[in-house]
This record gives sequence, C-alpha cells and structure tokens, in this order.
Amino acid sequence: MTTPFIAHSWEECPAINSLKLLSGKWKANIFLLATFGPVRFNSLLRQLPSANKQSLSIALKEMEQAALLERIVVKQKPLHIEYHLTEKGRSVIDVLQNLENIKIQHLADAGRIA
Amino acid sequence: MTTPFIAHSWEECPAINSLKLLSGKWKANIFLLATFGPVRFNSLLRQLPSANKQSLSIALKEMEQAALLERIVVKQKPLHIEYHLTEKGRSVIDVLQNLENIKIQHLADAGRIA
DNA sequence: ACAATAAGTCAAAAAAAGATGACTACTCCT
DNA sequence: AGGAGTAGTCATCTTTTTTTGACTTATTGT
Repeated sequence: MTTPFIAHSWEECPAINSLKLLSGKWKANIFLLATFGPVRFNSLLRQLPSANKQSLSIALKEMEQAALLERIVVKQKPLHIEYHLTEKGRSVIDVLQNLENIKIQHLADAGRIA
Repeated sequence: MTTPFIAHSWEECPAINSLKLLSGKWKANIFLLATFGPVRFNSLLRQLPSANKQSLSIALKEMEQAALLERIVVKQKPLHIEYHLTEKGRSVIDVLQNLENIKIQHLADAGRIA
C-alpha cells in the first residue's frame, strides 16, 4: 500500500500544509531566479519590478525557515547577503517542474483530440 | 538541455500559472476525498464541515475547467451530480504527494542532524 | 562629513479570497 | 399541494494577502 495522500474521513489533509512551501505571489519567481545562482534582496527587487520589499522580505524569510533557501552573509568588499537554494529547495523546484509538465502534456492531449 | 522551469530574465514564470491548479483553501481536500471515489456537492459540504457552498462551488468549477475533475449528471432515482477525477487530476495528486514526501524526507534529515 | 548602496522594518491602505445567509430550480415522496 | 433532498447562485460582510511609502541601520566611496 502506498503512502496515504492524507488521513481519510477528516478535514485538513497534510497536503494543505505542504502547499505552504509554495504559497504566496512571489515564491515561484524567487525559485526561478535562484536556479541561476544565489539571489540578493535588492537584486530581486530590480529583477521583479512589480514586487515590493515587504512581500519579498516575507517570502524570503518563510523560504529560509522552511529550509528552501539558506541565508548567507558574505563578508567582502561591499558586504552583502546571499540566499542560496538548498537541496530541499531544488526538490521543490522539481515538483514545480512536474506540475508544469502535466499542464503541457495535457494541453497536447487536448490538442490531439480537437 | 532540460525543459526550462521558466523563461529567464523575466517576471511571472509559467510555474505561477501551474500553481493555480492547486490554489485556494479547498482543492487539496477535494482531491483527497475524490481519491476514494466520485464526490458530490452536498456530500462534500457534509464531509468538510468548515467549508461553505460558495467556495466549494468555485473550487469545483475551477477544477472542472482545468480538466482535473469531470462533472457527470447521473440520471437515476434521486438524480445527482458526480465529480470524477480525471487522469490529469490523478497526476496532479501525485505531484502533491511528492511535495508531501519532500517535507517528510527533510524532516527526517533534520532529525538525523540534531 | 556627506551621499550612496545594501538590507531591511513598520503602519496603514487597497485588493483579493473566503464566509454567511437568503434565495432559486428541479425532482421525489406522500 | 406540501415537505424534503440535491445542486447550486447572489449580494454582502469579514478576513487574509499584498501593496505603498516613509523610516532605520550599517558600510563604502569621495
């Protein structure tokens, strides 16, 4: 028997909790940019023109607490802070990619039928 | 080269769109209950005591439009409507299960370190 | 000393999502 | 004809999320 997706006959399945890893308007974008290398606060702000400090700050903090990103203080010339993807973060991105693939796959299927 | 998770150097990655398949407070629960067989509107309301008609109605409609559920009118004695999981719906549930597994896996890792 | 950049915080306003309760339409049973 | 069950819709209110803009702290460059 496979791992149960949730405990049955009962409200509030574990998946709801897992989804918090991806919740909010900016996490997917932060993941995206982080796949190209460590990201920084002000740099994110510039790369996501319609995002705001507050929301990014909260998203980064949540992702750090969920161990998806690691916050690293780089003691160097200008002294800055980098957020690095963790292994767990990479796994979550894979999940995101799978979701994306399902969408694409089933678009193709629909096309074949029509 | 692997399928790019998003188009780079640019805001609003495709993943954000895919996440809409899972967005909202009740979809994960609907998925859950649907794995045990077709679900019905009033039955869901009873099984999810803190959910409300409006939200369930919207969630079901979105899931139907995304082809995750199929709405079937059962012409029989009491005449009712069933929502059946589609293949695509099952794939999305697998993704949810993967996310859940990542969480569990990394909880275990953290435990091993501590 | 002054201006600039990095990395934020905070309170308040606006927008989006969710909840409530009343109401509709159809069928079945008596 | 009246009552109950199924499957909803609709307008409104409340709660949660996001945005805005002003302010903070520390370091570097001139």
